[in-house]
Parts: sequence; structure tokens; C-alpha cells
Amino acid sequence: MVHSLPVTSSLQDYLEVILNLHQEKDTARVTDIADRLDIAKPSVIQALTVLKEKGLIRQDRYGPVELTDEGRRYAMKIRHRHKIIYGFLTQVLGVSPQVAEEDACLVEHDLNSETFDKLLQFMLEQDIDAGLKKELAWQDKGK
Amino acid sequence: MVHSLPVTSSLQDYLEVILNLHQEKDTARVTDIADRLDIAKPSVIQALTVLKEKGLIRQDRYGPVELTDEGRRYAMKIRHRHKIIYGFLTQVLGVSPQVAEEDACLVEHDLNSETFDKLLQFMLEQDIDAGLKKELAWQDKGK
DNA sequence: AAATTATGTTAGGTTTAGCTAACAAGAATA
DNA sequence: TATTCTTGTTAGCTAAACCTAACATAATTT
Repeated sequence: MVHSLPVTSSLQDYLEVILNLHQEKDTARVTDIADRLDIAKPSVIQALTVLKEKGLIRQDRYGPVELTDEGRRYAMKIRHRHKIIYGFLTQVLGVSPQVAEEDACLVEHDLNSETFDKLLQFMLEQDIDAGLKKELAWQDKGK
Repeated sequence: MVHSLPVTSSLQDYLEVILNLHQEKDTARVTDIADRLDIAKPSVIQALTVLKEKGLIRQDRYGPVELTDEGRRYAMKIRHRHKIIYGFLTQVLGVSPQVAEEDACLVEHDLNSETFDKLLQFMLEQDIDAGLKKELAWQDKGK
């Protein structure tokens, strides 16, 4: 199902945060999302409108935000990429956790899938797991 | 000298292209820049206006584009980062040249310098040069 | 030198992604 | 239940970075 394509980096960030909030607190509200992303609430509302149009979330007026199946798949894909990069930066390069976290957020969106595949392969070859295999199993359920 | 800071990713791309054009053809014109970045000429003009305000380039009406010292330093820094990433992607991960080129462009701008330092260190430890030492020397002249 | 072509510029518009101020709805409390 | 506080929404603004159409200047060719 194609929804007049481009899910921008920014929108991907929203999806990822919504997924994380659901897993942590079982619900994702506008205010929580705004706090996590350090963004004003009206900006969140605006982004949610677009995500609804794309069929990636569901939300009734004044209600909580839910991911659709497609939205969840998308969010999981991003989070997976985030973890691969974070793992690489911290375990292989020895970058500090804070900086690795920031940088993972920056690059998780746009790199070619070839690059992610090769990076994951590299990590597994080096037997640097960093919870990646677990995450991979997780991922496969969402497929 | 601080010029009301943020040099955005987009502006950094312009600087990098201007540097490359100068080295290849000894001059950088609006049309060449537009072609390289696959962007319309008026967009280039607009960007050049901002780069002028920041003191990173010089250009008289209808004249060619010149980098200031600060602009050249900036451009060289970006290009250096580009090469480190490209080298890593191709030599370490085995990513294809085209994809590596694209992805290097995407991430060269915003990663923390700690990450670049660690990445370079990693490359040198593995004795994967990829012309990096030469580039480093280059770089130092600009300093 | 006039005409043509190539190059540079201006004006004005679009989209994305943020913002503040004001208001509305819902939830909690006195 | 009336009041207050929290949360969600609308309206309207801004800035960055692109665009097209139209025009101006410069360079080249006839």
C-alpha cells in the first residue's frame, strides 16, 4: 500500500517516539510526544495530521495516538537502524553514549539499505552483538 | 570570527562544490554549481547571498564565485569528512561506490566531531588509508 | 555591430517544519 | 457542581530551501 510516498526524517522521528512511548507507558499522548522531541504541541498536532493522511497512525480528536500496522512496521524499521548505528558507534568506534545517541538519530533515516545491511553484517562478523540479534527477532515478528 | 552562526547542511554542500570546481576547472560559476547540485540557478544565487553574508565567499554581480580563507577552511573540513566516510563505507563495509558516495553526502555534515575523530582513528589503526593521510596533510596547510 | 545564445538575476510562489497566542475540551479537585 | 489545571486544537506567523517565469547582462557568432 503506497501513500503518496515521502515519509520525511521528521515524520520518522515521530513514529519512532510513538512506538517507544507505547512500549514504555502503553500509550502515546500529544504532550508526551512533544516532550520527547522537545517540540511545541501544535507542531506535533500538525505532524500527526500528515501521518494520519499516510495511514501510519490513528487518532480521534482528544484521543491517544495509535500506530497502524504499517506505521508500527515503519517505526520498528527505523528503531532497528538506530540500534545498529548506536551499537557500531559505541562498541566499535568507542564513541560516548550521549554522542552516539545523537548521531544515531541523525543518520538513521536516510542511509541506503545497502549500507545498513553491510553495517549489520560487519557487526555480526565481529561478533559484536549489542542486543542486535534479539532486536532482529523482534523485527521479524513485525514483518 | 563568528558570523551569526548556523551554516546549514545545504550551505555546506555549496561550499564543497565550489572548492571542488576551483580545483578542477579553476573557477566556479553559478551554472556549474547549479549543475553539480542538480538545483535551479536562482536557488544557487539565493544560497550565495547567504554565504556572502557569512563571509564565506566573495562574488561581484555577474562574476565568478571565490572562497574566502574562512570559506575554504570550512569547505576543506567538509570534504575531509566526506572522504573519511566514503573510505570507511567502501573499504571497511564494502558498500558500492555509488551508494557510498550518496551516503557520505548525507552524513558528512552533522555528525559530532568526536565521531569523525574516532572513525579516522579506527581507519588508521586498520591501516586502511584510502588517501586519507595525504588528505590530512592537505588539510593541515589550510589550518 | 547586430543578432543570437549563454549566463546571471529578480520577483514571486511552494513546501516542510517549526513557532506563539488564544481558545476548547477533559480531568481533577475544592 | 463549579473551579481550576492539564491537555489538545486552531489560527496564523516564520525561516530555509527549493521552484518557475520573466528579464538583464555578457559572450559569441554571423
